[in-house]
Amino acid sequence: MTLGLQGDDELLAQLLPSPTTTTTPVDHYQQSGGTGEPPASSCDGRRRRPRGSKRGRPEDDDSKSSSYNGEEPPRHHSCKTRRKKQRQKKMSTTTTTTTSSLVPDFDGYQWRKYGQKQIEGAMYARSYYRCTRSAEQGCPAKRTVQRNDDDGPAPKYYTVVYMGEHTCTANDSMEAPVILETTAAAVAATCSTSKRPQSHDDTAPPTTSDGSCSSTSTITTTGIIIDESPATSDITWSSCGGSGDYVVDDYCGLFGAHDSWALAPAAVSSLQEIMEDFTGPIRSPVHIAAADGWTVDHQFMLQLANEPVSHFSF
DNA sequence: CTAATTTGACCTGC
DNA sequence: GCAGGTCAAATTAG
Repeated sequence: MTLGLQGDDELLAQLLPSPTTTTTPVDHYQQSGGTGEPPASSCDGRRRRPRGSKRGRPEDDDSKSSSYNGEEPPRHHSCKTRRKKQRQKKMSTTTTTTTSSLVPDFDGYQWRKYGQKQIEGAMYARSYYRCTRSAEQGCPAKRTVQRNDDDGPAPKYYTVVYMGEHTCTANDSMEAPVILETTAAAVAATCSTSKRPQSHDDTAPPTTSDGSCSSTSTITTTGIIIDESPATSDITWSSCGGSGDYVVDDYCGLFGAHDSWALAPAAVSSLQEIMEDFTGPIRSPVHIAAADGWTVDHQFMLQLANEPVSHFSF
């Protein structure tokens, strides 16, 4: 299980400039029970791929014309109507947040991809995600991630659209709201090289534990704990070096590397000493919940900088 | 073995 | 009819 140890890309993404939040109608219908579980079969007229068949194989296409000929489950009008009403109800209340970002991966929540679609006129496919707690807690939050068309080979910008708000709670100690896994060394490496793992299709950005700061990480530690809405932030972010990546200002200040991590040798080395005590992820050492925004745990950061942190329980 | 991702089929609104 | 969104079996990853 990966818990909150996603790369910090998504976090960064959320905090990049000018997200726009709107409350607009969104085609977002509540699934049965609002849990993300499959709808009752009686409401599902969808033809299913025969069990055992390979997905996406052309030879399976005969199912389109023959496998279900005359056998297609009857549509249940009442169910369709119900769905329609559910959609319409949702459409009036869903909040959407749109951001454009280099790093859409890490926003403090865990997302599960449930679909990908090539969008008409778009160079790259759009990926669809829902909150991993949608099943457990009925969290309605979803997001779509689509790489922008016009970016060149170097910076890859993604348009991330968030739909709905998180109703889930990270009350499990194993799943602190956000754990940024990073290291001074790793950050330095990341910021200087801008190396990021690439998804195979280049449209779904890397999403989890091996986020942007992991490529050359040698020590593991944790810095930021964030809570609540990924859409708003009172954290200020700074460009880190020339890579186009961003780091939180406080982080830079703490480590003495505002413009480039590579220029913070003293602070970084002292922190490395501290960090070498870490052998695993920090779960939730000090967590300051934010009422309506993200919170950088300054206290924890200071403790990181000033004293050994081995007393934290992981 | 379990969880996450992939991807073609299907649904729905326009 | 088309395009976008979602489902879910198959596949892959951990």
